[in-house]
Amino acid sequence: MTGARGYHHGDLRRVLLTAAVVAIEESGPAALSLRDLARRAGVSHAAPAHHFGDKPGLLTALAVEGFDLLAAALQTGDSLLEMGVAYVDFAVRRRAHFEVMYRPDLYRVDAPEVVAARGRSRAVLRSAVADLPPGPGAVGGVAGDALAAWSIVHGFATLWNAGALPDEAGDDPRAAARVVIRRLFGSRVDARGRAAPPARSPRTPA
Amino acid sequence: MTGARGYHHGDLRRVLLTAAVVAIEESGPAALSLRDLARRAGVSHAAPAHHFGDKPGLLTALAVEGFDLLAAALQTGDSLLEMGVAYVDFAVRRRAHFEVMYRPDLYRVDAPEVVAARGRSRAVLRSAVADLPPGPGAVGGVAGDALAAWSIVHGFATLWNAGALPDEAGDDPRAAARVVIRRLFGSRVDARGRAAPPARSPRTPA
DNA sequence: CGGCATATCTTGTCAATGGCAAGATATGCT
DNA sequence: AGCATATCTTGCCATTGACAAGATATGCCG
Repeated sequence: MTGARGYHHGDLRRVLLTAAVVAIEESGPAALSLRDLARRAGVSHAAPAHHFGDKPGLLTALAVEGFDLLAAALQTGDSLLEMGVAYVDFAVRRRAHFEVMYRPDLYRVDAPEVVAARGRSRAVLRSAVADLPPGPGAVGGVAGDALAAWSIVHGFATLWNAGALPDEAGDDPRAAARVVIRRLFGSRVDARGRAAPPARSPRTPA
Repeated sequence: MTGARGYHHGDLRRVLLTAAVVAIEESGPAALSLRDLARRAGVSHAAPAHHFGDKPGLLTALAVEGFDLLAAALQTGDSLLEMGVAYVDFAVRRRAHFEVMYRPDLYRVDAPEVVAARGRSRAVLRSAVADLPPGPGAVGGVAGDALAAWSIVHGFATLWNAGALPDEAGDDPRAAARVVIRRLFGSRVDARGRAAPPARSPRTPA
């Protein structure tokens, strides 16, 4: 672990991953080139292969990191509303990770590390929705609430990142997300659900 | 316009576009290869370039077609609920088009034909939302309603296509979408808005 | 300290791709 | 008939992903 640039780079794996984030933010995941990453890191064109095997391998590592970062980001919001805002905020600020995570044709979605990390982030969302006081039109129960919440927040984030939203949406994704989420859940969503009701939530997220 | 396979193919442009749809459905838009399309169409590897210039050019044409198909599909539903279901249905059945449409790094989003076609599909959604009876928690007015509706429907469709939804979502995207949409708008959404109120909607989409 | 197994990185190579240029062939217009 | 143009082909080059073989550093064990 020298960190210097001898024959052994020191922390090439990490350097390549952050270089990938930069490159994806510049030109999207489709245009990602392993050789370009190697150039940015100052190593030979075949060095990345040792750490990640191939391109899907690198993006798999990036997706795993993304799901873990997402789980951590979601933990910070204590109400479902704030958790939704955190989801959108994650998608916008860690755009490269987010774009890869939901593009199954780019990496190995079934890799065990991916399944585990995705499960972790999903558990966080689930526990927050489970603590939500039941609303009037609760057709599908908790699963329906979770699906609706996830959908609206994911859709908003995706459309925002794609630049598909008209100008009226403003330039603050967090504020705009807040309005949209409140429209789904009304004021139910402001309750600090995850702490207030003593019973109802059997799963504490690890 | 012979349709036969002489030197002139007859309808190569259309053949290439549908071949692209097939290829994208098989392996995703990232793996799309112009040369592979040419092979499928039985022409030389440089033939596609004449019709579309380059790869982004081909995907631009596909996106335009997609936005027009989407606008047409949305017209069929007469309530906002059914329009949302139609959106999801479009995303699932015309998956290749849909995946390209919201991937700005793959094609020329600012091409005038794209802007026009996207505007057409957006107008259809807008007119339906405008006719919706105002609900209780209407914070942002019509624009907020439209944003929320579009977000939830787009997010659901995207997650469905990405295979990100857990099994509880079932195997019928239309039914699951219906549940989710109703959770956003309640019973307001069942009103046959676009026909009932005589005023309010000045734009008849072409 | 010496020596070997291993991890890490490099160099060299190959097939496939996107894109360009130049040429061949069909079509339409007058 | 004859020319302009649209359509398609062949040939070429730089870049890329992937693999193989070799070079160099690191750790381990005596």
